[in-house]
Amino acid sequence: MDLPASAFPSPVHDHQDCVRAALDAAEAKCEQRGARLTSLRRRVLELVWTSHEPVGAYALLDTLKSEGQAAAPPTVYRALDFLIEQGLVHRLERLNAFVGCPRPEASHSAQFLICTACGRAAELDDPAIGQAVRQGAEARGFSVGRQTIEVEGLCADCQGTLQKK
Amino acid sequence: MDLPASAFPSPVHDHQDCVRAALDAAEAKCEQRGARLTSLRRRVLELVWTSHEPVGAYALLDTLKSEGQAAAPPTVYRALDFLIEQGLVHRLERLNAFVGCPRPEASHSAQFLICTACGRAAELDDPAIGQAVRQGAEARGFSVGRQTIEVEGLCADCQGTLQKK
DNA sequence: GGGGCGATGTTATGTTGTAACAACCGTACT
DNA sequence: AGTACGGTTGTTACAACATAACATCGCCCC
Repeated sequence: MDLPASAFPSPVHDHQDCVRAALDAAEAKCEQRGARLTSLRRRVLELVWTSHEPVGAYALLDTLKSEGQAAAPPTVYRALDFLIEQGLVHRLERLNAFVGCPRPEASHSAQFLICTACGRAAELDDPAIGQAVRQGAEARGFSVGRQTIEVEGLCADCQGTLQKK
Repeated sequence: MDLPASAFPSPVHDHQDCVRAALDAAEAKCEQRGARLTSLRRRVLELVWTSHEPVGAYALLDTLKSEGQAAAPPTVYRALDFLIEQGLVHRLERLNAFVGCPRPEASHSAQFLICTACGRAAELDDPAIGQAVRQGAEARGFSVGRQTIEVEGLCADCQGTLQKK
């Protein structure tokens, strides 16, 4: 077996593959769950997947408006709420921004790595982390619900770039 | 040695002790660091310590204004920035709110437990958690900087209360 | 074809946070 | 005392993020 060298995609990856995979997975998951991935919701998901950088709600809104879509803040927030509900998008609390989930099939409580140099965010799905949090909390009698784990730092690519300078 | 049964204080603790201890520790730490704990900053810290529930910046602002203090948003945010800088206050990203640090002496990258029933937040200073995060991230070549770890759930007291019903 | 329901449109407003510049205040140096 | 300086606070204006409330649309089912 091979561990991923990085949670971040290669700088030269074919991002269209990411987008296609995400949309296909979304279609499948919504159908399976009986949820309606309308064209608006689908379009918002696609826009979130424009890159691996988390995107703000108002940036999405501007794009929608520039495409002639009737849109106001609730338009975007409702679509995002739906996508989060379905596990297709995550919200990054530190950034007030949203990022596509690369593995919507698996239900998970994810952790996020946020590169402060390139702005990208990657999802870490490390059971050991969730487990450590759960143990620490429960040892103090705390019953764990939702976990928010966001780590700022430098991705492997940016460490290399900065060193070369 | 005894582990703390809970990261949360007893519902019947003498909160004035918390406040006094926090202010004393703040005085000491600022003096040691050559930072100026002015009366405004001290007052904001005291207000943050009004309870163990995280408090929003605009709630602090309202209180200051009600006391006749000339105050606008920057008044509060600047004081909070200072207190955070000195490690006397933490910001909870999920809540956009602020809470006093109970152990400002030790430099730490803390984790927070947030009780969704009573609204209180408690600090967990569990090296194993930070270590697990660091390991998971570094195994993927990510260089870890600041960690944000916030866990929602039920504190021991609220679990008891809810069960009794 | 009418009722019901979920999705979207629309208007207005609430909440959180910051930029930019002016005024103040103590301290050190002259 | 005078004054130059840096850090703190006051003040105004605005930016960024998010939601409440109600109207309208469109589809499915009967």
